[in-house]
Amino acid sequence: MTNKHPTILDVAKRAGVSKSLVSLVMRGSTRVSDESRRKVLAAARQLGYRPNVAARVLVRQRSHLLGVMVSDLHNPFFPEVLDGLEEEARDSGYRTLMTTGVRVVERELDAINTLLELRVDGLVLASPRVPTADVSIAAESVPTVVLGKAARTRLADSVHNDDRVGSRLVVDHLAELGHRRIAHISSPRGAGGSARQTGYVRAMEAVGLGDEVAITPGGFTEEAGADAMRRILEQDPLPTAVFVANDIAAIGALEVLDAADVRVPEDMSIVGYDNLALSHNHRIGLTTVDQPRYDMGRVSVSLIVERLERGRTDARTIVLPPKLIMRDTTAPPRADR
Amino acid sequence: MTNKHPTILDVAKRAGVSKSLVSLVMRGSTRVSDESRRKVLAAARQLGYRPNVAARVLVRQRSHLLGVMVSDLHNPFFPEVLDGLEEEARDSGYRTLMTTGVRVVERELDAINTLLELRVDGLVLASPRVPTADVSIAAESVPTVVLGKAARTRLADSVHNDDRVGSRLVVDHLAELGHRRIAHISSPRGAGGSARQTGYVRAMEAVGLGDEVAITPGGFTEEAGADAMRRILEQDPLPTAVFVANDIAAIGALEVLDAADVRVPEDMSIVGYDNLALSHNHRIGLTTVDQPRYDMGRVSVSLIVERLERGRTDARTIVLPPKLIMRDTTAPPRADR
DNA sequence: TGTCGGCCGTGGAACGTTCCAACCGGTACG
DNA sequence: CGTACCGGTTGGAACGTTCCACGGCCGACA
Repeated sequence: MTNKHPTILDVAKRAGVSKSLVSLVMRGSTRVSDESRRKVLAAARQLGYRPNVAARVLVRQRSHLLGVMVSDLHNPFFPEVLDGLEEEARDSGYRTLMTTGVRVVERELDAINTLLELRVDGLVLASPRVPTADVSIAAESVPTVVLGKAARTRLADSVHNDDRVGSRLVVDHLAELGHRRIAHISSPRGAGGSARQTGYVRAMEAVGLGDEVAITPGGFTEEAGADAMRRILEQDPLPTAVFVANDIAAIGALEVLDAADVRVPEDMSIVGYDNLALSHNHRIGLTTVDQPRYDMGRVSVSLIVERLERGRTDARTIVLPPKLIMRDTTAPPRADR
Repeated sequence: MTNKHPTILDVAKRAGVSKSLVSLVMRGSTRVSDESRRKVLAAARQLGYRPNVAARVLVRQRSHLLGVMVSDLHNPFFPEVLDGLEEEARDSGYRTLMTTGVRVVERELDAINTLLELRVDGLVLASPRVPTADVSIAAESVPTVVLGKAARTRLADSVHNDDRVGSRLVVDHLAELGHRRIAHISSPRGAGGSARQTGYVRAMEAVGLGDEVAITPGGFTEEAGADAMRRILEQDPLPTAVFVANDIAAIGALEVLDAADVRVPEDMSIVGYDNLALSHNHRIGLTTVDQPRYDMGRVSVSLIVERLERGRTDARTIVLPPKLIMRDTTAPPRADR
């Protein structure tokens, strides 16, 4: 219907007061007589008045808006992160605005720019694929947090889980079950992939299995996981356990094993990373590593608020601990292996 | 770092021209000499100038921003819808801004308000849980589309799939396989739930199975689906096929069947609704009904653009056709049943 | 009675754009 | 030779807020 929006002046005229008084009432000031407040509120309601944020942002130089750019909404990793962001923002008196890059660098840049042009007070980049240089540019004009991976610039803060520790949890778990031939399907590219690989190698050495290290390059997709598993199946002897770089790839690997009649976990144990909703389905029951997604969201906002309201200027990196989730795809190796 | 943002005046001074000329250049006007354009662009780049959308929105009375309120980011139904929205908005020269209601009515209201106060040019409400009255209020100030369910107001447009037809596809498929005792786990509340139920009843009658109609009330959650299936298992004779109101609930039902050693599809066929990514996993392979999510997104934006740019004022409802996806949870009933 | 505060309320300036009317110098045309 | 027009450029007004300095009124106090 797009009627002309009523302004503070329309409300003022109707209530028979000045625009300044209306402004005071709208912002909930206490130094207004009850009588005036009543009149103003009534007039505003009758007219369907809604404050114009654009005008407000222009004059105060703060928007109290936080921008969140999410690289890929399809990844079930993000919703819970967003819950945390939302909650903490609310608690701190900010509102949240999201844009998405639909997995394309150029779009991500657009999405970030939209937010910046709106003059958000802070920016969260959730697993951005844009070059570090662009992150720096954004961080120069507004407090910025890179979430899900390390920001490789001293201008932005970062929040991510400790992939090395995550890998270590996995290897320890498998070694404790009695596995020795523990292979790894890696994802050299992709957020956290290389850290998980290094973590795997270190952990293997730490439990005295340095000689058993076996890395098959894969990726973060179902197809990549499946391909890698096919290559592993050509080996002899087979590993008794495989740690896959993330859950999606692990699902692909499971599919190959099913087709090849390799039983999980009897013949081979499988572990993923990320603890997607998919993974807890009883028909899958994937043992995996959980990242504290909700907390990652909350912490990101609190970092921004710290800069905004307590004037911090040095960059901080928050690394949160992952957690092993044991389910049905891991068990001791068979006695004859 | 939050440095003071440079303005159009800073750029003008640096380039030695007037602010008006800078504005012209920034908006890509052709009636500017190459020389001036060069100078202005250089100055803007050096200063890191970024236009202030708030100021722009204030003077033009259009933002070229479309607001999208998503009730629940956790529902894997939405990402693809958002892809469609994003794409069509881009093609039509708009940018997209999202907020979320984290499944709480009051938050949804906040989310909608945030968008409205920013003066978005149009609004998409994706499966909103807010009362119709609030939808109307929003629709009064800006073109509004309700996506995923019928808007029960003549002020807003709506876009959803044809749940009756979807149910009919399911029943026809099962009847063709030879099933007669086809039960339904419904979701009386929840978007589309009651339409699916009516569709089921009509379709059963249409194929001459009116006497076999059997409805067990459930819901749109895993738990609700599981509960309903437990109640069905107490019946004698058992139905040979069950049509569950959505995929999530169907997954819950499958879990109960697995635990009860009822084999799917040999002993019982199961069909869901929504075609979630979860459902195509090979270990689940759920037969289901697909909604054209991407198109639902695109169409929603085009409805808004129609009102904005071609001045349409009468409300429209677009109903898109669903599609049956056959997978592994349906088969002919066993001969002895 | 005069002065001082305190309480309410007010008008004007400012925020960073866009848009409009107008200007300027040069060229084409009658 | 005067006028009209054109490409390029300009300053000022306007958009809807917030903020600031100030004004009017009343009661208290000296």
